[in-house]
Amino acid sequence: MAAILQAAAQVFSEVGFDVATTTLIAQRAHTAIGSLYAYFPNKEAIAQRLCEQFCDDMRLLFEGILTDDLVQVPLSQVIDAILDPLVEYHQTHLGFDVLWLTSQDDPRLARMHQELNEVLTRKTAQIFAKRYPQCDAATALRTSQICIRTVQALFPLAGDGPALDRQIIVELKTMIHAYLHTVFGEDKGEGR
Amino acid sequence: MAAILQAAAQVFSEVGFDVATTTLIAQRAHTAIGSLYAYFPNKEAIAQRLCEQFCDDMRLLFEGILTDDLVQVPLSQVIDAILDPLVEYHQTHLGFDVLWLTSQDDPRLARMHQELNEVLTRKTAQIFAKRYPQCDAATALRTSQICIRTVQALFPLAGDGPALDRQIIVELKTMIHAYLHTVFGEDKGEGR
Amino acid sequence: MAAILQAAAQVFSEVGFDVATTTLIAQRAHTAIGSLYAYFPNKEAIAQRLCEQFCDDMRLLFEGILTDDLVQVPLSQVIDAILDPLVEYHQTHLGFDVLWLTSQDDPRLARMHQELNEVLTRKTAQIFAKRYPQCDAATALRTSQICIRTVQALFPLAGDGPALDRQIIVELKTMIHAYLHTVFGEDKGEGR
Amino acid sequence: MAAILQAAAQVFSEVGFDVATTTLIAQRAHTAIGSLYAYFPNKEAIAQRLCEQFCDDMRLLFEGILTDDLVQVPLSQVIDAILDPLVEYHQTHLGFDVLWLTSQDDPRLARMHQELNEVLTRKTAQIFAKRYPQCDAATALRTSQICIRTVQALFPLAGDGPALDRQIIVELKTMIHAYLHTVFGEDKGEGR
DNA sequence: AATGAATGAGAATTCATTCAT
DNA sequence: AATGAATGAATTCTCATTCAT
Repeated sequence: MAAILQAAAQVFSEVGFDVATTTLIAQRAHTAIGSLYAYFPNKEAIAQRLCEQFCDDMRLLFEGILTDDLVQVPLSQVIDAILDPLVEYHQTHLGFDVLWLTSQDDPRLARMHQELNEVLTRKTAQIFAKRYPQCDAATALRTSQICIRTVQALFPLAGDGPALDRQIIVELKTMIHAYLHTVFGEDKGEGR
Repeated sequence: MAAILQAAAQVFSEVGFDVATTTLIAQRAHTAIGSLYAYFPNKEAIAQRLCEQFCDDMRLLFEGILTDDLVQVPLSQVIDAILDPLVEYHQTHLGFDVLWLTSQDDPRLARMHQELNEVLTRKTAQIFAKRYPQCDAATALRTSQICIRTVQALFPLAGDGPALDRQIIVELKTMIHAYLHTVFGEDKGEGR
Repeated sequence: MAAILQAAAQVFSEVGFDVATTTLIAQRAHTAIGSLYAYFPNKEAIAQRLCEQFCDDMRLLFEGILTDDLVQVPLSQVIDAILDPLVEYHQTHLGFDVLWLTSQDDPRLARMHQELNEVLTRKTAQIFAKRYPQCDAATALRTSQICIRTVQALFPLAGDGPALDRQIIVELKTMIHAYLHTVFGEDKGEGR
Repeated sequence: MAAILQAAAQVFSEVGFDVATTTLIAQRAHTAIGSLYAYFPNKEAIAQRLCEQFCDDMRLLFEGILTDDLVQVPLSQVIDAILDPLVEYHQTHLGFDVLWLTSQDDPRLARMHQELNEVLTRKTAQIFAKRYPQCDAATALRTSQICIRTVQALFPLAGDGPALDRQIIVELKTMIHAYLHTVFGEDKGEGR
């Protein structure tokens, strides 16, 4: 049930996965605890489902980005093309990215985390590989890993919803741009 | 007792603060649970002590860095001067930085986390302010916040101890260098 | 749940509030420990509830006693009017008066105890004030405090339920009668 | 060690037997916990010893009372002869009577309590038997039991040490006098 | 299908007691 | 003999999960 996922996302983002109780999630979703367990076998499964949702959304989001244009436009446009939808998603799907942005240390969530990062990393690596054909696959992967991780780290600094601090996003883009420029050399387009 | 702190650091890094149990920590430290509570009033206090240790060490570490030389040497040297000791510390004090590198979401650890980051951010901001006198305080602070956060995010990717992945550290330095170069403009020394 | 209160009353009366464990109470009530905590936030709350119950019952009991007749009937009838229902209650509500009759020293129960005694003392003082209008409020209060305390002390000697030792009750009445006769002087009716 | 007993008496009277910790008792006695256990096998034994002390003191105290004079003096003098030394003891041996005046509900202390009361009851019964030869042993015992219990109940109302409320003691004496007068009939001396 | 009372394993914490020094 | 660090059983309380209604 979508209401449960919504509530779980909210609760997880407020207090973290461990401290969150299934009872509280059920209450927020205006359901009985029994109904929650009718849809999900356990608390972990809720997080799992939330992650899958986020993964799917990310895949969809990147489908809209991965076009042939990316090869010729300036780097900053590529970065905007990736980050702007991500920021938009972060603002509109409050809490659905909690499991990506936090809870990295809980071993129960480790696998999911890895999966989330893998999806984003692989997609980004594809973009890099397409744009910079001379670069080998390992470099593309490593570079995107670094970038994704950086995005993951700086997003929470910007905050949530309408109160989002745009300045942080600007800095994030600056950093990614500067890094990629250094790694991949002179831009195809006209640079920054 | 140092054994308890060591064990706690280990356990925290393995399963996170919440999932960690005082019983497990005591077992790892080869002590009785009662002894743990003889030294620390509760689980939080263990984390607190670990943080203070790390804060103190960081203050000491930065004291060795903050010299007048920083103004004239190339940026890459400044970055090395900061990150190399940090990497060294990370390798030799296994686990003592767990609470900095993880557990960011637990409300009980929020204050400590903030303190850890503040120490590092302030020190770094001082360096920036010294090296780039034309830059205003707000910018120095924001920039160092961004950098510290990035370091914090990429460190775990490199791993621990002797198995540390130097390549990740190289990438991290590249990213920081590229970012600072962009933010603060042409380098005093000869750049990278 | 009434079963828990019953069980708690029983356990409290057997081993005292401190030594009583919530686990034992739950077992006696044939419930899971979790259910006990579903109804009561902690052990103290169980005692609290037991006290309130007893207070309410006492207020009800005294409502049936406080009539205008009390002024003219002999003292022994007044004493009977008060003590007989109390004895009856003690026999039929096994354990509900434990917290009045024991556990006077635990600081966690001090407030409740005080409340129980205050209810009984105030009600008794009202009766005295009505019957002996010439006596000042302070004396009425002190005298009833003394009487209530004496009742409280001698009740446990008489025991519980059907095995109750009526002789002790007789002695108790004798003592109270003799004391009041001395304090308030010649009886309105014809005395004992 | 007397210091330990003193400290235990103090601590027991402050927080009760259960809540009292052996560590606190040792600290109050300015000894190490190990030394406490060198003198006493366990916490209960401390209470036991305290009780014995009190019993012995009571026996001594009653030895000074039980004289042939008791037969001929007025009842009020008998009561004074018993209660005045008891009040004096209560004031000067702070805490040594806690185990008599409280903790009646703990089963671990029940036996001791009984013993304390028995000593006092037996001694008092002896006095009654001597003074009122026509009264049978059972009545003497029951009456003294009632009296002792009443004393036990009203003593705590009067408080401790120099702040002791003499008025309560007066009321106590009044009650006991009135009761005994009723039970044993016209006084040998000239009454109150 | 929905409900929520009941369950009990497991976590934090305390403190009587021991025993190596 | 004196010490007090170390021990771990016992206690309170929480919360994921189940299942009768």
